[in-house]
Amino acid sequence: MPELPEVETTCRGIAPYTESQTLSEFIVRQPQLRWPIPEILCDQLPGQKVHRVRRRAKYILLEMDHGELLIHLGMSGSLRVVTVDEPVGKHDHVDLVMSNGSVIRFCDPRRFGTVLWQASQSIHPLLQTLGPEPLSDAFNTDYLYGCCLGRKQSIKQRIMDNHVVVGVGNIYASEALFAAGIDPRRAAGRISKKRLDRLVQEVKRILDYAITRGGTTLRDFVGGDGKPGYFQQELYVYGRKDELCKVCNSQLKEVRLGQRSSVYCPSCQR
DNA sequence: AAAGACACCTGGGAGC
DNA sequence: TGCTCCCAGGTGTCTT
Repeated sequence: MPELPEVETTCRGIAPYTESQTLSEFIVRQPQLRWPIPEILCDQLPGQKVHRVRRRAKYILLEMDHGELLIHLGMSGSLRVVTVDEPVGKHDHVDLVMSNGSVIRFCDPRRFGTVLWQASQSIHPLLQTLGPEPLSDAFNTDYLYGCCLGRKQSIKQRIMDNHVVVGVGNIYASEALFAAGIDPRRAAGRISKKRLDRLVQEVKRILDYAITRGGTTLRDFVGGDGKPGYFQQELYVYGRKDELCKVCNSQLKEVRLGQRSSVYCPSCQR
């Protein structure tokens, strides 16, 4: 569920319920996530106001009086806006109870997510080595070309590396490479600048479009559904192994790159 | 230095 | 029905 568009949608979804509100209670039912939730937060957070919600890579950042709460949804996490009387589910690990009565509930069955704290005037180590945002001007052709120069690593693994560019997960990496006509296995250093330019444009176009569509599920999200879909019918290759290419009708193939499944069209992608 | 392997964890689906 | 095995949207860290 949580690729960058879903994280962005989540940020927009919780902002109206948290910004300018004071956090009245921080409830932790299961502190063992990817890293333990700092115990001190239960004492430290209540009373602090949430000034703004923003996103960096796939981290959701709540700017508060004395620092920022970092939330990462991992592979299976979600945040929902609920009311205090909503029954607590098996994997509902954390509640942010706001003074206006709404509750931001963190659910994460696989517990690969994170809830950490970044004090004012400091940058958490997890955020220090991140590459540029894919939708920013810093992610451009010259930049990506420089990141690929001399690299034997596959282009798919290259664009999924957070140090190169953030927020490009398995779904959108697969889709962008299809749209750009590039074989996901191709060595990053053996792709022309012109083709990398196409890839940069497609990454931006697809993420931007997905965010737009993610926005359409905002109402459901806020209503407590909490499961914005990723529009399966619009995917060209991801999850379509052995099916036919929507463009040329060839049978799609699957390979594994960096332990991740990668579906591609052997005819459209070179 | 770069690239690959492995780790964390639960649930769902396929196959027997 | 039920068991076992494999796979899944992420990403930091350890090993070659």
